[in-house]
Amino acid sequence: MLYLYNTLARAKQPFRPLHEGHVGMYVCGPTVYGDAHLGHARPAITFDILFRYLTNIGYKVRYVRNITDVGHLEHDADEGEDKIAKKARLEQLEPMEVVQFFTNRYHHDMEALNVLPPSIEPHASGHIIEQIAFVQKILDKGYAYVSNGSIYMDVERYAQDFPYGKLSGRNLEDIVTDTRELDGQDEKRHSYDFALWKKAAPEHIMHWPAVFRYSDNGEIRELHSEGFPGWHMECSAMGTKYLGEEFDIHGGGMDLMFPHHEAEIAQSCAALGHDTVRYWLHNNMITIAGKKMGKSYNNFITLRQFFSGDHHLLSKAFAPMTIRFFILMAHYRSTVDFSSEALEAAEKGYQRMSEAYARLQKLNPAATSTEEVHAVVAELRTRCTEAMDDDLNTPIVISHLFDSSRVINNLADGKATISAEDLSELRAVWQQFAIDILGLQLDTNGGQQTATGGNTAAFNGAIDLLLGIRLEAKRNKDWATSDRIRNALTDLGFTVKDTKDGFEWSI
RNA sequence: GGUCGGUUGCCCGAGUGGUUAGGGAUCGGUCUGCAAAACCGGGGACAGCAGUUCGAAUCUGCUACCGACCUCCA
Repeated sequence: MLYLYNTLARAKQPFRPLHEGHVGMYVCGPTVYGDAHLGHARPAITFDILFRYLTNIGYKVRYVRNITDVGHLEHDADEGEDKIAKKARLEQLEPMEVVQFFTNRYHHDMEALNVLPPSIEPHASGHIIEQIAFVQKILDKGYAYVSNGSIYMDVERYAQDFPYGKLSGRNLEDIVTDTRELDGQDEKRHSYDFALWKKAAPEHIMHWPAVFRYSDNGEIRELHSEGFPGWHMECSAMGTKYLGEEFDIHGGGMDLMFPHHEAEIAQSCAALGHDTVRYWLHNNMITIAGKKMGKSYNNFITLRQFFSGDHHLLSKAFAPMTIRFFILMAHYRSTVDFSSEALEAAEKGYQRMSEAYARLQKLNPAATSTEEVHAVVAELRTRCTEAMDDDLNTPIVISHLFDSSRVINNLADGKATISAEDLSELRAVWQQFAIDILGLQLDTNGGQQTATGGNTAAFNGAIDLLLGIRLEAKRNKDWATSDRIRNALTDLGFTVKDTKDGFEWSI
């Protein structure tokens, strides 16, 4: 039975989907006005794991992850530029060019991390009509008001009928006293009200025409407003459009809990009269030197910089799988502190796991299993399942895989034997948990890069041939030839390891 | 200031009222023509104080320190 930590309940709860056999899941995606950084990889990977696991245990999952391409205002003020427009002006591009550029790069980075594409990836800009309709519903229900051409959520009115703040554990009084003074709040009745629709200032590039009906002292009026949706609106509109008025899971970063997700709940309850989301899941932040990695601190390192090593805090380039493994070594609800050393440690661990996987593929079965081997194999699947069922405890899954790596290494060393039955179970468990669920791209060559280009087979064959000759030389105690081959290969960047009756190599 | 969370060995990082997390580093050993790898073993921990308990890193209280959110943020 899968248990998930539901932020609404502040507790792990057994996961029971609304419709048997099906799961609807919505996750807040990126705002595409810059390259994805390490922090963006966290929710992408976390919910990729959930997507994979749910699928793996037999659910049909509809996974929706949005692209925010309507730039929200940089400051919650009446005037000012949105983030995408600003980027577009700086780069002298159309806003949609900026959006397309970074969306493409986001996809590329996610693919490198082996993050599966979601079932639906809706763009906010493509759902303006749905968002306008959603705002209209809230107006109709009397939970919103018109002010100077914009429409705001009437949070006080809403709080009379629904518990505002239940997700983040706030109440209205706290928010009243604690909300900071911000500029340009004169249109709002209260500082905690938030925009559902903003009239566009003249210099605002991205805007759409909309007509709303609203009641003004009992008189029905029309509001014609050239503007754009408030920044919480797209998730309410697109989530319910593709997953229904009620669906199972909503995910995102902890920093979105308030105000974004709280506002989403308010919008949905106001429009529909009931809650939309059953399980709210939040991943924790990645920190750097103890501080949250984020745009506002300007302390982020982009995924591309990790892949190229082009950043002063990085000792070298790191493969995408190292990043993925690093993130999976910590539980998703814990902060994980980035450092180059921690990443290097993860890299070596991943290497070790990769090598074990490669050896596993080459093992030969014996008549029976050694006692310890059988004991580990017999328990492995259950243990990994229990770890995943316990709120996606990937570090524990990894630790079990490492335990079984020790067994695999013993087998490869000829220090133990494994029956055909156990061997096929062991391979099946690795396939399921390491490859399918954790999404690690372990390969049969110890995780190292092999030749680039299309001639991998020929290349591998040539190296195998060379090392075969060396093996012969070794058998003839011709150390000169043997060392010559190994040294030459080492100089070319290969690593050669002798095994009991053969060799392993990587580059 | 309010709300919430954290403090685990040299480092990263799980965890639960009593039983080895795991990885990296390090030290010793086995194996090996040499090397690498692998394997075996060692040391090293639960911020501090007090309490509950037969027993607490795990529960409670207090203290200290750190962080997140309250503004765009994954």
